[in-house]
Amino acid sequence: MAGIEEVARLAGVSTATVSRALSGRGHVSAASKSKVLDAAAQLGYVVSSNASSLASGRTRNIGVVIPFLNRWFFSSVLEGAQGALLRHGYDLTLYNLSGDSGERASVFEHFLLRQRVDAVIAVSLELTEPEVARLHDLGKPLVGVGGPISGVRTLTIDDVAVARLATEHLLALGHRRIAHIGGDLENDLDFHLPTNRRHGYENALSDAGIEVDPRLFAPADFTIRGGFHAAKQLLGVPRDRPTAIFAASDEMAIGSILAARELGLVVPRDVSIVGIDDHDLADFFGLSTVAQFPRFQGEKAVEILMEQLEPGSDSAPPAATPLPFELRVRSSTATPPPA
Amino acid sequence: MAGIEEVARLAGVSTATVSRALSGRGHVSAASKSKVLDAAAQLGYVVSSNASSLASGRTRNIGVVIPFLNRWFFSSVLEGAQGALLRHGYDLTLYNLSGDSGERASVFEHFLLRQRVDAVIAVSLELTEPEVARLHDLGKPLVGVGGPISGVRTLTIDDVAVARLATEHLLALGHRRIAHIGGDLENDLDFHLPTNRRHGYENALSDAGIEVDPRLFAPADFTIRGGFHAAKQLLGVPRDRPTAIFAASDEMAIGSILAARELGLVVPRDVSIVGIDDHDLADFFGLSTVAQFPRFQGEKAVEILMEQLEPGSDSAPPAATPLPFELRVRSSTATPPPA
DNA sequence: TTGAAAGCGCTAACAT
DNA sequence: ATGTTAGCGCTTTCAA
Repeated sequence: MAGIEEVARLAGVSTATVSRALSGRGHVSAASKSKVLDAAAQLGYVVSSNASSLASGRTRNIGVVIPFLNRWFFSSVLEGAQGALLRHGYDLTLYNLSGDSGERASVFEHFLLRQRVDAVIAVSLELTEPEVARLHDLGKPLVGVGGPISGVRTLTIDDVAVARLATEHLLALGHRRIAHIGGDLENDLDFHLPTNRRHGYENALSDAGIEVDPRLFAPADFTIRGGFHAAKQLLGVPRDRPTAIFAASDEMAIGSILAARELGLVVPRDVSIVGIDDHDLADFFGLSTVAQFPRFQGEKAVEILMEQLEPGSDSAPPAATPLPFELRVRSSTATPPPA
Repeated sequence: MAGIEEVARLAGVSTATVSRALSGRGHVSAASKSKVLDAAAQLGYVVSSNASSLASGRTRNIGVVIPFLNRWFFSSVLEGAQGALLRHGYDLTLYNLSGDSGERASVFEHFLLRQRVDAVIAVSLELTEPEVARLHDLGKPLVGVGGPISGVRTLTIDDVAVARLATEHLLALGHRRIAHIGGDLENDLDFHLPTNRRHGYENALSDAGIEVDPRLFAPADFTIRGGFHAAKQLLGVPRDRPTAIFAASDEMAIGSILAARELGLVVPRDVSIVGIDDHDLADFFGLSTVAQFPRFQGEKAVEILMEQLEPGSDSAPPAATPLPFELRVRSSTATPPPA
């Protein structure tokens, strides 16, 4: 491993100039810069991040705290963030909080404090007041994705609007008995998300002059299996079966499709089903859904941090653009069967 | 942020003693140690990883290079590795190589060289000779998971044996016409894995005195969709339909189950289906499968590295124990229909 | 067992 | 625009 000194010697300049040329801070003549670049390339020089961080206080490393790795939304956000960081020359250090509360504590009391990261992205995590405060005291920027954190810049789709859109799609097709599979409250990772989606659903019904029937709600855990069981309940009733189901996630919607099939119902002829996400499998199952773009959310979180960490870089302005979502109509929704 | 000096002052010892007491290297009297621990706790002292790394050359950080984040096997390995590392006080820095070859180059030429990691775990990646050499030159231990890397300690299940086991399960039930859905060769991430599984399948058939019929092989891409289409081909033939399918992954097996259903076939009455993985969804679909334990593989990779990085720690001996796998019989396999 | 002090390799004032 | 140099906050010899 060649050091900065060797590069300086080979380029015939001082180490300070090498540092400046390589990091882009401060002015360096084009001539020196190219000499430095050549020398560095020739020696295969790569800056020692530790020495650099120690001297500068910047690590070029972002911590991502995330509760799941094996769920579509989360891995997509992570993928988006990782890609964006790589492009900016940043590393991503991963903290997967798998429920264990001791783990969570040690991450916040220890790992995040050892000056290894410049900023933190928290995915679908309701950070506590002290957790936020701790990061704030350290001067570490923090941005949330997909879960509201009080006092912190957070990227979330408008869950009420998304749910309303999905429900209105069904209403527009003529459905009146629309069931909803939402979150169960034990699933309190992010209490607001299922609640907001339920509100969107209820608002859409109310606006259409339809009374909300609590028997048409079934809770589940956002998995295929959960959606399957919930839909069995909803669709198995002998009379007044709903003609449509709006599930708060694509996985639950897919579970519902499978449940419908098992009950001998043809989707969408007998029952229409719509989800939220545009999961990888949605297309395969012909699922109509409201797409959100978690990858993009991860990228966006990075852009926001870059704005704060490297002001004056080329990143786009952090205008408070709402996150996009989009109805994707496939073959799981149609007009209801004639009464 | 309290520094080591403040801790030293409060504890009434030198910074050297604080360092020793906290890191556990070198001898410290019990008395000093407890004074140091108290002082550190009281001040909320956390060592600066940069300063520590710079001085010691150890980072307590492991790089994980992985091609996918959104697939069950990969996210499970990652989860296992992350958990194990956390327990050892290590951070995990993630490098997700999403196919882009420039990305891969920059990770190996740059990111991994900036002294930010003590070792590297490569998941299902065929590292090239120079890539391995580069890490080797830096003295960074490297361990592979799930893909053979020449000259590197690698954790992989015995794919031949696993496939043989799955196939023998079907044979034992009385099946004779057993189809196989394996990898397509474009899917060359890890060329050996599908090949080995195919060999295991073929070996089992041969040993049972059954001729391998190439028409009973269908390639797919390890996804549900891919398995679905492959199974449609296999099961849609008008005569001599196979009575069983062995799919090289659970996702493809699940696709096969869905395909069978669409063709009006009842699983396992009309066709038996077995996979490999014990994917999260296997249980839901009643899929018989050979379980591998990717989480465990991730943990194990960490243990091996710890052994090298912190000799004499408490880790288990790195005996060359083969990775476990296990047949899980559920409801997707049964005796074949009477001819 | 402990302390003093010399770095680890780089960055950022400051000076020129 | 460039060089000089004093740290960044620890760890680790070395000596006591």
